[in-house]
Amino acid sequence: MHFRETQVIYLQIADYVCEKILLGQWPPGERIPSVRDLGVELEVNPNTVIRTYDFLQQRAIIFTKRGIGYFAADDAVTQIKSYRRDQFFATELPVFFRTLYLLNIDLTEIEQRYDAFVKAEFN
Amino acid sequence: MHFRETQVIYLQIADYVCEKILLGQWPPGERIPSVRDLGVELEVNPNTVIRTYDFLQQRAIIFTKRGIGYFAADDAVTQIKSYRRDQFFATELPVFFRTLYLLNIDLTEIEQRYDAFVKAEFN
Amino acid sequence: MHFRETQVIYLQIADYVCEKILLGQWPPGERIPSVRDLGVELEVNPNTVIRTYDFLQQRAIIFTKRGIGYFAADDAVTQIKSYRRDQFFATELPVFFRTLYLLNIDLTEIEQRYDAFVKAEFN
Amino acid sequence: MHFRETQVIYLQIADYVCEKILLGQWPPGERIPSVRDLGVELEVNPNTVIRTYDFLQQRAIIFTKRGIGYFAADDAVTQIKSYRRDQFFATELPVFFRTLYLLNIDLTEIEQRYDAFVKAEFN
DNA sequence: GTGGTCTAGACCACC
DNA sequence: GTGGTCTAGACCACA
Repeated sequence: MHFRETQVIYLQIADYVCEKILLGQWPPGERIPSVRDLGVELEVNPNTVIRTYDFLQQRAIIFTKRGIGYFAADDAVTQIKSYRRDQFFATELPVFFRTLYLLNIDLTEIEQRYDAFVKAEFN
Repeated sequence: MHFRETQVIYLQIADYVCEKILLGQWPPGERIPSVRDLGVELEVNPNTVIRTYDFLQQRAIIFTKRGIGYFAADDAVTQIKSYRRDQFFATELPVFFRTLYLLNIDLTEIEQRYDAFVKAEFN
Repeated sequence: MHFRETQVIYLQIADYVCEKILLGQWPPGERIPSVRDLGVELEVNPNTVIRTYDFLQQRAIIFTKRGIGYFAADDAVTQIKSYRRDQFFATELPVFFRTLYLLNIDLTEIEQRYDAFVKAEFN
Repeated sequence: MHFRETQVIYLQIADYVCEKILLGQWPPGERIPSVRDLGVELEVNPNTVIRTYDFLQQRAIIFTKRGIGYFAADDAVTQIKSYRRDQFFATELPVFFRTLYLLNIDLTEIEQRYDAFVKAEFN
């Protein structure tokens, strides 16, 4: 049996980087760790980090200055949210809908529970 | 770095068993593989399979006849759905709600997309 | 820790003998196995069997003919029931009452369940 | 001959734990011995204690805080009584009824003796 | 053969 | 340190 596989590493590192930025530990506009440093820190091959940084750069979450390093974008937080929204609508939501259908759960029940959730969490 | 953890084995096996039953490959009321056989098939210790079977028996999805073996319950499919609903409301839904909140996504947008999803999938 | 101890052996053998008589496998008035034979059969010291037979003879469930052997009494079944009644009232019933008290269970609930039990078992 | 079997160890330990709680030696809401400590005290493998604690946790008699230990539930006493009532009705009462039937004892006699018992014990 | 209990010991995550 | 998972292997009762 192949037990459930974990996500590919470079995407997990992408999440890790986004988390750092969202938490303000790596502030927008400022330099983030070098490919080599982050590779050492996460005990991962530098090439894997390069792939992560490439991925994030394509999404305008970070950018590079040649010979200097990588930087968090000024609007990194916005970009991360946008990226996550895309991911959410593209992959998570269909799975969610499929589950609703399979378990015969009505959307109205979700709405009711959401109201309760909002009241409980953010009051 | 600890990369994303995978679920514990005995619960993955529980999902595996439920899947078999849901697909009708292990019909309700009939005998399912012995702990030893399934252990060999999944390359897992029989004790781990026992733990899975114990877990499923407590949820009335399977039952045991001593000296004979384990059997899928007559209403196993119903019980599995009930179990999954519990799991859904207890763990998946809160994560979903948190995502909605963090990404500033409105429930009304979910509803619209759900209507589209239903039309696309089941018409 | 001393885990729960089992009853002394000679009394367990007494139960074994009574069972045989009640089931008609050792008919009233007829000879029952010798001390030695039963000792071999149960893998127990003959002295232990002697203690059992002594115990049962005092309760008129079996009797001995010197030089011949032990016999089940003609009214062995009656005597066994009488013996068990004594045991029941002396030891089991107080424990039962104590449990009722500790668990706040009312006798009327017992009566109701008894009616249900009788209907289910002996109809 | 197989002499009367003793209850499995992990359930005996469960009784032992319940007793401690009922007697107030392990007060509700407070930490109870670790699986390793209790294992040493009772000369039993820690895994067996884990099994006991698992069993009791499923019945909401104790609960766990990861990395800290197990605790007696606030309403542990209530839960224990509830658990014992279930056990009483499921296993002890049928045996009791069967005995009544086999010995031709009438329920009215039980009632009379119960009145006497109550007067003797709690007056 | 089946399930079920128990031991011994390794390794992990959490605090 | 704590609980929790998993393995390996022994032994038992039941059928």
